[in-house]
Amino acid sequence: LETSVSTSSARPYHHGDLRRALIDSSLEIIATAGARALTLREAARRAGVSHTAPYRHFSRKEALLAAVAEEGFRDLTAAMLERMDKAADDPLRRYQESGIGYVLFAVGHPAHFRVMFGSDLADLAAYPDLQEAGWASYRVLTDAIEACQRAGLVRAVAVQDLALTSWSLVHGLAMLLVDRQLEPWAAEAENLARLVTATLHRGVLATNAETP
Amino acid sequence: LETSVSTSSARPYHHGDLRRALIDSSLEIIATAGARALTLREAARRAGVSHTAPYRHFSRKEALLAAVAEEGFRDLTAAMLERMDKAADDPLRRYQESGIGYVLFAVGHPAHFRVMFGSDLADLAAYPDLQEAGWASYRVLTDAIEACQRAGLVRAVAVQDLALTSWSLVHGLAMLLVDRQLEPWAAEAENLARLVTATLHRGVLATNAETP
DNA sequence: ACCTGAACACCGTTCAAGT
DNA sequence: ACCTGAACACCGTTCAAGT
Repeated sequence: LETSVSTSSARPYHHGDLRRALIDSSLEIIATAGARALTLREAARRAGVSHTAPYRHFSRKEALLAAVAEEGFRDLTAAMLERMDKAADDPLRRYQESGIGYVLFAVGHPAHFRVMFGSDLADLAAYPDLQEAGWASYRVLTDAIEACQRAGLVRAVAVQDLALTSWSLVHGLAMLLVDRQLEPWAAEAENLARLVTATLHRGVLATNAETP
Repeated sequence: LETSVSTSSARPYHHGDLRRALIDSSLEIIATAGARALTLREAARRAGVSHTAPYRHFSRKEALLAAVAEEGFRDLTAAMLERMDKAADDPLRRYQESGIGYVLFAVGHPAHFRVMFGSDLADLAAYPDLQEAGWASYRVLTDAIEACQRAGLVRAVAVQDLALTSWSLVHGLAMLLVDRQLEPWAAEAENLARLVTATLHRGVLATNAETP
């Protein structure tokens, strides 16, 4: 008699997918209250379950953070690709826009960006999906560089060397902005990203200055 | 009768400088157990005082983190300068070594480096000593660049532009290493730092590739 | 001034138990 | 399978109180 009520409207398993609901709650908490406010108990609260229910889907808090970070890398990849499309088929501009997209994603989602990198996972290898999502982002960059090399626009040295340098550059700028070390220029993120990438492309040495 | 004992050997104020003792405890915790293990109560425990005693010297945990970060920036400045001395008076090498010193400090003290940047201080301006210590590190870099410009070795554009680019580059590499995103090359920090700085100096564009 | 102990409102995690 | 409630060992912070 009473069970028929519960089967129709209110299900015991609230969302049909608690795992998904917890990730969504986490993103909501992160976006509104910051990474420090993301707590297993609060995520459970917002999903409408007891504070121990998350342990059915995440062995520990770290695992939830890994899932949130994984989603972040997928969003990052999409943001970079979207930005590159604005550059049509100019390889050098696509290369630069990938970096600008990286920085703009970071300042647009600072807390999420922090979780993607700062969440000191004991061993990243324990989360292969996260690792793969990170690699996918990195591949966007290496692909862009290789396209430039094929067009003869970028020096024909090892892609990994150029990619590591480019990644370090935009990651550093992103981190400095996210960590509020460049507070006065916080609103200038896009211009700063354009500046530093242009400087990397051109180089720093004076034109006629080779070692004596 | 009993008071004479306490005045001679065991003082009520344990270290004569609890503030200093708490910072030292914090550095010890950070170095051995990581930034997450740094807790006001644990720092107090190691300093041999009650868990509320720290509030006499630090209004909240954030203030202790700021003091620890400040010390970190002073150490960073020293590490950069020390490293630059190895390059004698070659301006370009001094410039490069400042960056290598930056990265090596980070990988040598990963948890401390994380506190220096990651400890999301609501407003950095509330900690002027910390801010000044950070600027001092930055000035080492700008000084090195200006020396190169005076010697005609580096392009005569705005120092701030070159400094921001250089800082982003080494900070990004440092962060990626500290956050274990470059795990396979963890032992290669110095070589990676040398590689990325050399790439920035030289630039990425192909020699004969100017826009059509 | 400097320090303490009790108290409050939180955590992450474990465990026996319910359906 | 999925979820709950009580419990444990922690936090940061506040407050009345002691010397």
